[in-house]
Amino acid sequence: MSTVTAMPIGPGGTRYKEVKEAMLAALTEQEWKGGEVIPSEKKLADRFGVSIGTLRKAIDELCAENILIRHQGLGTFVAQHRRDRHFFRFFRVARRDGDRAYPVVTLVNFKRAKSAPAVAARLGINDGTRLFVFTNALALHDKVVVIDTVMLPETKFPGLTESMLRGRPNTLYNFYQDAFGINVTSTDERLRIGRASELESKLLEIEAGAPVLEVERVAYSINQKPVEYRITHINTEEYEYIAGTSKSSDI
Amino acid sequence: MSTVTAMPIGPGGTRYKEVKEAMLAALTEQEWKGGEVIPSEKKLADRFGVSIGTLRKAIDELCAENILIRHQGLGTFVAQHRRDRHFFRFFRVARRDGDRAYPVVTLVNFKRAKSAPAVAARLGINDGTRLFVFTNALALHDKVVVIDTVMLPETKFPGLTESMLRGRPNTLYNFYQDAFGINVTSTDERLRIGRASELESKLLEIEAGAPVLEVERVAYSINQKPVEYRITHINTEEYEYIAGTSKSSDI
DNA sequence: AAGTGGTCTAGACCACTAC
DNA sequence: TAGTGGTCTAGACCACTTA
Repeated sequence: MSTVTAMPIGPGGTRYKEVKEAMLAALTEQEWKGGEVIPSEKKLADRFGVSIGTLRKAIDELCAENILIRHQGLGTFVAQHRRDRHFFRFFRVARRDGDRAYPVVTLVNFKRAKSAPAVAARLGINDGTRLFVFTNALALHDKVVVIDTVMLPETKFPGLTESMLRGRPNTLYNFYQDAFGINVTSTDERLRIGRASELESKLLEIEAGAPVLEVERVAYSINQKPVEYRITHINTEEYEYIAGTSKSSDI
Repeated sequence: MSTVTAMPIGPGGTRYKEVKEAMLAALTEQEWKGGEVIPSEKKLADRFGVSIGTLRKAIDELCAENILIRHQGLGTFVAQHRRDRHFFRFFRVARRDGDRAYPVVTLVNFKRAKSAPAVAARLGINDGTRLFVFTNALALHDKVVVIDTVMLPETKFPGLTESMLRGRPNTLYNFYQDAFGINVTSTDERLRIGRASELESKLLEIEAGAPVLEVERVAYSINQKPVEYRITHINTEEYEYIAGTSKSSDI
């Protein structure tokens, strides 16, 4: 019977969760784009009809999920994939001595194909859906160590061309963000022993069929929809994959 | 100069960080032990001379780091390693179809040894420091798939014996907690291609020298001190290692 | 100096759990 | 019913950034 609160709590839970959902909606509708500053906490609190404390709790969670980034004195920004920030959150390969270098990427293949059942299942699409498929060779310290084979549903990346991939100035996920409004926020990865293909063996300078560390990745966008499927093969003679449970999400 | 606040903010930062540090100290001194309930928020706020809101912010962070666990209506508890909870936070092996089973553990070796330089460096101890070294074979769905070789500094685990390891009722990290007051809260892992040893090849039913997924783990306790070094070898013919960036820490 | 996010407060009320 | 944590408020003051 209380009539104290300005607005009743809607279906599904609490006020700050509602605010969070409303902000996620604004982000998916690209009202606020990657790298942009969002309105101040005061303005957002007014807009959603809640106190600053409640509004802050919603932003707290979005920051914890690496969707927003706060900057004291500056404002709150939509997280942007940049080579100099957040890059190593998704690139987990380092030299055995711990040195983490930026890879030099070379596109070695670009084609269209129809989705195999296993890939379609992971991407939540129908078998045979058309995909862009491309392969990148990643060099660390002037030596090719990683081969990425990336598969993207054509419907989510309309108009993607080989030259766009060659010309991109920043990271691949930055490119998804700027060119297609797709914000990769989390990944699911599975690791196992794989075997180098003929092409990979040449690029990695190992024998064909030699064991490599295989990483199967599905990348998810802001609304938890799968947007990318990727198979990575790593030569771990001098490099390794870094995992582990940490409290703060990045490195 | 303001004389409003009850206590000046000490060196190093903010009130809630101070409260958090004080609580971490109480935890390392085992004032509150694994599985126990800690005092109510009201009592802790009085004890530390802060408001409930500030006290809650300290607990928020400790919960985010999986050190405490809140239970509405019940209280706040010191996180405990249990077979039925938090186990898969550290055990990352699953069948390829996604099925995650509890391993059946068999101790196959127990000995003492002196630390090699590489291990000592990881554990932050001197070369040649005495270690307990033991090997476990882990079976999933009635088949040995994982071999763990665990190294523990004798000084941190005084009085550890083979029979204690055989008799433990719960998980290994639960055992560290109950028997030695060591709370493992995070791990650092590095993955690469390894080769099965003679012993491993027999247990895993593969050829000696066959490629296996090698995981090098350092486990850290509540105060970020390394407490365990471990090499894991996984047969990934039917199983795989699960990684990835997720927002919520557990699975 | 103006505007931003960061900290902290003191309290009301709600939701859950145990007895 | 009593006690716990969970949500929410309305505001003060601090620290940082830009101009």
